[in-house]
Amino acid sequence: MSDLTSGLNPAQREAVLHEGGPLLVLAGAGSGKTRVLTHRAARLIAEGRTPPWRILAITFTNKAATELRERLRGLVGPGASEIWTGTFHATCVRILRREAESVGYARDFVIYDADDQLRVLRACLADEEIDPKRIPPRAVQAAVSDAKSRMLDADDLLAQAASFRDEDIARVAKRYGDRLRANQAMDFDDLLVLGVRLLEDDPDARARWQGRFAHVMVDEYQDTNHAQYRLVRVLAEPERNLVVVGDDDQGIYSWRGADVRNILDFERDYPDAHVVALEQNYRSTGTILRAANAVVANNVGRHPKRLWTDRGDGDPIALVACRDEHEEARLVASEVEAALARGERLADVAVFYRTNAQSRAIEDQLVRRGVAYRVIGGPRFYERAEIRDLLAYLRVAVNPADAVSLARMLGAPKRGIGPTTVRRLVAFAVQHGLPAADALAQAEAVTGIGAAQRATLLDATRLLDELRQMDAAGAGVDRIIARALEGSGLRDGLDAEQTIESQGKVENLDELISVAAEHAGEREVRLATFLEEVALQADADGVDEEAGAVTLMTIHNAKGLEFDTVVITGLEETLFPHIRSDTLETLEEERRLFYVGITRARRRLSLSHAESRALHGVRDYRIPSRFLAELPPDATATPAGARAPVGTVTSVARRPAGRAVAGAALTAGDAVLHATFGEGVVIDVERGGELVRVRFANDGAERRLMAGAAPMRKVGSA
DNA sequence: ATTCAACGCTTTTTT
DNA sequence: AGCGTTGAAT
Repeated sequence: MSDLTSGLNPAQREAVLHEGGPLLVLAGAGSGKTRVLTHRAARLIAEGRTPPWRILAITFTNKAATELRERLRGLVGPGASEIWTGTFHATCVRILRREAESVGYARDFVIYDADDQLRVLRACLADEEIDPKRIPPRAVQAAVSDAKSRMLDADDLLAQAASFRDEDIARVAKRYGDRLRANQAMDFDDLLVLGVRLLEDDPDARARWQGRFAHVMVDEYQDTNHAQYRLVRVLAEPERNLVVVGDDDQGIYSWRGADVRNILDFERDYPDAHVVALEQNYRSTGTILRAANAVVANNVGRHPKRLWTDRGDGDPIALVACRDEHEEARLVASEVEAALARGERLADVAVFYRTNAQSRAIEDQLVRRGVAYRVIGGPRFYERAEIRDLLAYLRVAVNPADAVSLARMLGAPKRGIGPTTVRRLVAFAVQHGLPAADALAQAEAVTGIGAAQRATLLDATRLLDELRQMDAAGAGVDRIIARALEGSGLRDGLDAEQTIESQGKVENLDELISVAAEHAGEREVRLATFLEEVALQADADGVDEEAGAVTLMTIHNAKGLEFDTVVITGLEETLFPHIRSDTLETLEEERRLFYVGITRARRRLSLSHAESRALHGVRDYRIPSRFLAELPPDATATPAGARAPVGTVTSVARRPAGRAVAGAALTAGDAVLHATFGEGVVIDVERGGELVRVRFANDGAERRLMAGAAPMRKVGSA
């Protein structure tokens, strides 16, 4: 099977042929990392080094997992289905379902998403008698998630609390954890945390799973958080046949816990690690790559890397100033038309923006011109209220302890059961040590529940029993869902509303039945399995590649995609880089985001900014993004008839790049890291901190730098 | 229990 | 401008 390495470049081949032990693949944008992963797995199997089922390949999104699986199927054949491919969360669930008792859960635990979390948190805030205006549920949610991503629990949070507010948050977090456990529910972070705890603390389980996998591969390693890092580390032991693939320049999720140090420190964690850099790019023109390289070179503390291509330079990058967001939208439309004139399809064109709110003006214009488009990142199918209402019935049928879903199903449709009644039921259940839903059947024993309500509750119990019996009897999931839709009165309630919205909801619910029918048709799917797949796969809308439409999305959503023509809009100070990204670290993340956006383009890239823009109902004047000034001047051009962003670009670029580098923060003796010159020591501070003299270790030279503007970070104190 | 109007916030998002 | 949450009214 030597053809598994034919057609690979030397670096790719090196990674594919790597014998064993830890391997770090620094894969620049468009450098064929998926190719490396798939060919490596195929080669290990083909050479009989490992059976397919002893390979574990972990990704971040279902989309990436699916792509990996499909490409493996093409390379390995039917055996590919035995390779464990999945997201971090899916991998943990597969393990936890088999080991649930070891972490104190029943096998049929449910998975709570962000919405469920907030419901629980609101109740916890009430328990602690904390005004949700003082501490919003979202704040606790963020704190809890952040803690869990670092493998900390509520007790750690309390121990670390630096204020009364922190202590309150920690107490709420504690209650939240208790409630989840009582409901037999795990949130997304719990899947990772409990997975890690199981493997780290339970020697038997550890031995089982470490023995299970001979090779572990991780995609997008730069996006891993600490919990994921620990999971990978423990699973890779003892053989440590671990391949991690990633690009530190594409780390754009630090705000949700991703820790770029995981990839930067890989060689420290695994001193015997082999490192391969994939720098040859097979996607973009030379000009686009030159721009991308130049922009990201302004960042400090990265693995040095330079994308190159043996293809031509291609067109210059178009730089256009627009009067306002409407003119910008017209520019987008004309770029689309130009792309069509070049022979591209609508699906080959994408429009990126920093914030979702920017799509509106563009959509308006595209509608007006009759250009088909799709917006990625709207409300997702499984997150729609009506879908969740219906799923709540199924969730309670599977797991009667799920009090959150019980409250939800009793409230939809409206039939005289409100929060008060639900609270009484749950209290009754807790008092008698019953799962929450079992209180329904004993409604007559619960004080304060009237006759009409009791009848309603008994109806609900009967429906739940019926659903359970159907499931046990092997009825298709679609039939069970259809029964829930009718039996609950949800459909009748919506039909009675007679509005456009209610009709849409009914259509969505019918769509859910169709989705379930597909599941049921493929194989025997139990309700619990279906619910789990739904919980871990939020993107049922399925981005079909062949859609004849222009794609509109945030740059975050664009990661991993590529298009012939890309327009990045809104290159303005306070928007991109975003005003909230005001530290050196977050500013660098904005720059990486820009880098990700640039490198999505295969052939043509246009960048636009508006001179005035209405945001939150207020129109104000805007300054071109400093990032525009970081592009090599000879890589850009402004098309005839268009205007170039002018005036302040250069001066903006020279503004202090975040407070972290403010001159006052540096004193003689401080250690600094510079993007170009590397590590150095501050010799002297001049002009009240505006200028610093730094001696650099690399060449021993002394340089005088603008403290506020130099791409430089303090890494140590005098 | 339900409904409707006023208030307030507003980056990025997966699982 | 637009949405989600809260609080008062029915």
